[in-house]
Amino acid sequence: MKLSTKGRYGLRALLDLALHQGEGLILLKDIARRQEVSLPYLEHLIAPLIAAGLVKSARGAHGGVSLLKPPSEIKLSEVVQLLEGSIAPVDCVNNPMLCHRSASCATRDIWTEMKRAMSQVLDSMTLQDLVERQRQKGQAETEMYYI
Amino acid sequence: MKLSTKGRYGLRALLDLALHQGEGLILLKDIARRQEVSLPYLEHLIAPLIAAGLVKSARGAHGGVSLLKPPSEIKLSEVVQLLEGSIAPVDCVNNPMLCHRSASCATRDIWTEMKRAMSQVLDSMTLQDLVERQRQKGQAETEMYYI
DNA sequence: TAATTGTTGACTAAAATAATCAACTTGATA
DNA sequence: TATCAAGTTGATTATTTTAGTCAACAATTA
Repeated sequence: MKLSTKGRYGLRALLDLALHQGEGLILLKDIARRQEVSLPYLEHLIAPLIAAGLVKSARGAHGGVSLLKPPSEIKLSEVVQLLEGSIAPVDCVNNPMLCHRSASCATRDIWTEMKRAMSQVLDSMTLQDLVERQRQKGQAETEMYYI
Repeated sequence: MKLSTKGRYGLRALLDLALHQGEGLILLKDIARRQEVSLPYLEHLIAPLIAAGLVKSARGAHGGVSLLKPPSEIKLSEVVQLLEGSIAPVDCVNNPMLCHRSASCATRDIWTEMKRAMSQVLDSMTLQDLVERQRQKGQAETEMYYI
């Protein structure tokens, strides 16, 4: 029941991008440095986000990436779905045909309920919420230096 | 974000055991057949449940396994924890020291919230709930034959 | 055209998963 | 007490997934 690095690093990369919104194109290299992810790997993490239209990219000198939609319109459920695929703990939750026991399987109901609970969390949060949360933490961190 | 077969088969095995409660010792072989899991694999799935005191076992002829606690006192969260380990989507949720970014990481808050939502589902359900749910399904299934 | 930046696909090492197999221990019973 | 029927444990293995790296390529700008 663990998230892979795609989901973890990918969401962090997207948050990084959202935090630098309005600064034009952001270099993948800079995101990689700030988020402590290797550049070649980050490229693979960003790819599905570009393909899905969440992020736009420009090659060449002065190229980079930036958000294509406002953070308030990007639900975390969408991001996790893109990076990790379905959040369902078991495949039969999405596709009952995968197992002939599905119709009469009580445990499947549990996994379905778990998926619902997880989706509720991720559906109710946007990238904007994450940005605000991060800014608060950043603020708190800065204040620490004065103690 | 997938459950492994340990969690899936293991919970099914325990439900099977609960459904046959009061029938004395149940053969692993029978559970394996009913749940369509290989016997050698099932043995490994049952082991942690025995070690944790949820299941008692008897070797030798007329041996077998049975529940040691009433199903109503076995929370699904406990079962999943035993079979799969922590349900936390990321290890840093349980142990912030694993990553030096923990204190200032907003995404970690998301994963913490997800863990809470998942735990709530599994904490609020017992094996008894699962038994009742299964009996209803079994009932519905039986009725089908008369149509 | 040279430098910079993102894109893509091939490849690989390491780890986790999902088992199987075999040797062993225990308990019941003939 | 010999034997058989269980469960127990540890070693081993094949497969899949994960987490990357590397290199060739494409596009853009100065």
